[in-house]
Amino acid sequence: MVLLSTSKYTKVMPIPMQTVSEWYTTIVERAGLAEHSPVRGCMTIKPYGWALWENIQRPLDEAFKATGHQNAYFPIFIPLSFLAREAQHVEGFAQECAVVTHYRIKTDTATRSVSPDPEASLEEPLVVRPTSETIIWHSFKDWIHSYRDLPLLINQWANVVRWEKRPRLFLRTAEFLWQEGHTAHATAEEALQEARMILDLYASFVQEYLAIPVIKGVKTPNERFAGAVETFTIETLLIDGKALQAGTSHFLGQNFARAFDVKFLNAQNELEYVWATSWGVSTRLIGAVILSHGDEKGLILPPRIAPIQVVVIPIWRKEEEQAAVTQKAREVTEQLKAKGIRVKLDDDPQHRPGWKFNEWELRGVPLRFAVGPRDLEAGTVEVAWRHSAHKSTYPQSEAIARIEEWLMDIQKGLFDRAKARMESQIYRTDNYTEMREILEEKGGFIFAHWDGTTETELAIKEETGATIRCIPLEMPSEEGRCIYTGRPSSQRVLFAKAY
RNA sequence: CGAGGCGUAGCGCAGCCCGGUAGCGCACCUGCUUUGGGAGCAGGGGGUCAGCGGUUCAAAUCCGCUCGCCUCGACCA
Repeated sequence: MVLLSTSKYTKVMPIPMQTVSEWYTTIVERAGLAEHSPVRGCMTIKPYGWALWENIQRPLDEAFKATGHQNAYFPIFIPLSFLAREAQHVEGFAQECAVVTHYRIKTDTATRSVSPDPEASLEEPLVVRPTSETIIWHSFKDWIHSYRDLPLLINQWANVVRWEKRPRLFLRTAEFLWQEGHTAHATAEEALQEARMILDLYASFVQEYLAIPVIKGVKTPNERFAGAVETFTIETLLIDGKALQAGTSHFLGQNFARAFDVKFLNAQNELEYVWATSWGVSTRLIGAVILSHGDEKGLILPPRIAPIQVVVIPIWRKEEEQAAVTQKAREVTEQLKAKGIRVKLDDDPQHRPGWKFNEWELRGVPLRFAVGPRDLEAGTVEVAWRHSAHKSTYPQSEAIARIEEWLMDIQKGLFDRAKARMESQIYRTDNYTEMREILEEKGGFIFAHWDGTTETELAIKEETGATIRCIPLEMPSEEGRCIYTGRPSSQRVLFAKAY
């Protein structure tokens, strides 16, 4: 269908459905975002990928602080017994925890082998955090005494480990980076409001910065975070028709407060358990960007998070042209820089312009300025748009003057395109056979009635592979009959096969 | 954990069926010509053929075991 490149130097690489995973792995590696590490399930994030992550972190971090949150840091190791404090929580993570059992290794110089020293086993094994609720609530017990200590609004940027059986770069890795917010409140209403506020914040961020449309919703009890009373989610659909949870926000009720005995004195001098939330987004967002905007030529990055927004490429034929062209390219680069644009001048003599064009397109740079002898004469630059493949020549002054406008248009264009694509992949149906056919053939969201039971949810999952991604928050309720059992239903939910 | 596939130069691969001097493309080094969509020619460097064991005069190739990776399932905020 769509081809990565027809050049004789690159393999022809079809995208859709069956081969998306191959396309995805190729793009991640060739664009220099990340690579597989010697440790199964873990990845090495390369400089370009890290720059992208930094551009995601920065605005999020600012938004958290602007809404009153403070950053802190808690240990990576959690005593095994802490996890056991909250029954549902431990059950949810038991299958995927890495455990540290020794504090020393033994070396054998003869065989040049090393192994854990059997005489140095830890009295209490330590779990490498799969999430930090337990160790954070251990601290919260000491931090919270009165209603004057509330609300307590904490965030941490950290790595976590979940021993995934089937890892994918960025989308599901054994170790990943994220932020996790943990808050404590005096009332249920306030905690719930916090969870909803963060959900809105996530949705705005993902839509406005990553240009990815999302649907806000509530998870079913079956899909809920282990230990939560209510889990809110933002869900999106990727180019292959599979759903991806892009962020979650949990209302934890008093579950962790009870488990860790965190009480406060209210204004009436009465002792009460606090109310809590937790919420997070991860490096998975990078996977979402790749699989929302990418095409046959590679990555396409939204300008607001692109490590390089404009690449400037000098072009010359004869040696005597080189100096003049390069100088002009430098001037253009400086003018863009002066306007706060993230710009790269690629004057590497190792590669010819054509090679550079392909390379920077593969890496998703939104705009390319080319400056050659013709432009030198005319005082122009050639501007090329990555996402639309449009190419035009403008007077240099106009190109510089319009750069912000162009980048904003690209940002909006990417969002509109992704939104139109997602909407075209939402199928509203009341017919189970049709639902199965759609899921089988095209993927996408199935917007259908559900009787509200876990039993039905699991049966549908068993038969179709699709799960309920969420009960949308911003859709009107509507009476109907469950697509599977025919029992009464008061709202449609979104089914999909998910990452 | 189940089913398939793959481990040969930094990367991508051929060679294996049918045993006999380890090859190709890209990348790298040197030189010249080139440079507006992945440059051309000439010369050159680079290998524990995943590991261990077996068969054989001889093993990348045949046999056995082990390890690793990928894809698809099962499982999984």
